[in-house]
Amino acid sequence: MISDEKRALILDKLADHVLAHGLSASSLRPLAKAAGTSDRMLLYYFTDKGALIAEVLQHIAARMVIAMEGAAAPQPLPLDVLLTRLSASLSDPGFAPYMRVFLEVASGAANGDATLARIGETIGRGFLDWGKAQLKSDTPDIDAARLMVTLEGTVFLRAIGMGDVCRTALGTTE
Amino acid sequence: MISDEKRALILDKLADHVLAHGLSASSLRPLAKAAGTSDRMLLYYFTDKGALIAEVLQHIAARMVIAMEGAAAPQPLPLDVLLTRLSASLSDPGFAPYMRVFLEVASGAANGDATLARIGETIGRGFLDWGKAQLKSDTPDIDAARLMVTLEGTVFLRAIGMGDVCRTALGTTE
DNA sequence: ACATTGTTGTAGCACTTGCTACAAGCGCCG
DNA sequence: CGGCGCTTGTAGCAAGTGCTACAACAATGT
Repeated sequence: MISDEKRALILDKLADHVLAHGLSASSLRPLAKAAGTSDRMLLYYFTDKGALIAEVLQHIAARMVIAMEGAAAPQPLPLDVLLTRLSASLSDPGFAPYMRVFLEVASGAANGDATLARIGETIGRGFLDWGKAQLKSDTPDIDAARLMVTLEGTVFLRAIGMGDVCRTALGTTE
Repeated sequence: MISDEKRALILDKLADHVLAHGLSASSLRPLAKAAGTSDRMLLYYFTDKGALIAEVLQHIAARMVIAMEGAAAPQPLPLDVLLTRLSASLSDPGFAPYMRVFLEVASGAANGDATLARIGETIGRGFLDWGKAQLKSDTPDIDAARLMVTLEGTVFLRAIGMGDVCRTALGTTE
C-alpha cells in the first residue's frame, strides 16, 4: 500500500489542479504531472479513474468546509444580510474555484453521472446545514433553503456573465 | 455551399442529439451519425467544431424561446405565483433537457470557454426579458432578476438531487 | 544470502478526438 | 464532348484517453 501522508500530499496536489483547471481538464496524465508522479502510479494508488476523482472531490469538499468555517459570522444573521455577505464571498477569488467545480459536478450529475450526483448532493447538504447554522430566523429550514437556492442561482448566473442581474436581485451595489 | 433547408434539417437533428445526450457526448462522429451524415461533411458544412457547436446552441436557444412562448401565462402574474409556475415547468420532461444543456454551457463558461460564455449570456438575457414580460410588479427589473436567480438556483440544486430544498424554498408541495 | 513482497518505470494497446489529403463522383456551362 | 467546380467518400494522421503487461528495483523478513 501507500503511506497515508504521501497519499494526502498527492490528493492535495490533485485537488489544486482540479480547482485550477476544472474536471474536464483533469485526465490522468495532466493530473499525474501536477502531482509529480505518473499516470501509472495514480492508478496504482487509486485503482480507477472514477475512484480517483471521487476521492479528489471529497478532498476538495473537506477543504471547502474549512474555508467556510473561516468565513463564518461571529453570530447568526438574518437572511438578507447573510445573503449579501455570502454572495460576495462566493465570488471571492479564493472561493470561486470551489464554485466552478461545484457547477461542473452539477452539470455532470444532470447528464447522468451517478457518482457526481452523489458527491454533489453530499457537498450541497453540508453547505445547506452550514448556512442554517449561520441563520437567525424563526423558520430556519425555509430560510436556509432560500439562502441556498439564491446563492446557487448567483453562481450559475455569474458563470455566464450576468453578475449584474445578481446584484439587482440582491440589491447590492458593489 | 449547402441549401438552407438541408442545413436547417441537419441543425435540427444535431440539436436533438445535444438535448438528449449533452454537450460532453457530442463529438463529431456521434453528431454525424445522429444527423445521418459523416464527420467529414459536418466540417464541410460548419468549417469548425466550435462554429458547429455555436450554431447548434443558437438553434437550441431559438427552440427554447418557442417552447417558452407556449408556456406563457395569459396575463402578468406576481413574482411568487410565477415562481411556482415556472419552477414546475422547468422540471417538466419537455423542458428539462434545455436546462441541462444550459447548465452545461454555464459550466463550460465558468471554465473559460469564451464562446459558451457569450452564448450562455445571450440565452440568459432572453430568458430574463421573457420573465420580465410575464411579471406583474411595481419593480419589474428587481423582480425579474429575483425570478431568474431563484429559477437557476433550482435548476442547479435539482441537478444534484436536492429538489426537496427547492420545494422548501418555494413553499410548494408537489 | 535468499526469496518474497511491495513499488515503480517503460512501453504499449485499443480507442476516441478534431481535422485533413486525396481522389472519385456530380452537375453545369462553354 | 470537355473541362471546371461543387460535393462527398475513404483513409488516415497526430494527439490524447483510460488502462495494462512486463520487468526492474527496493525493502524486508527468515
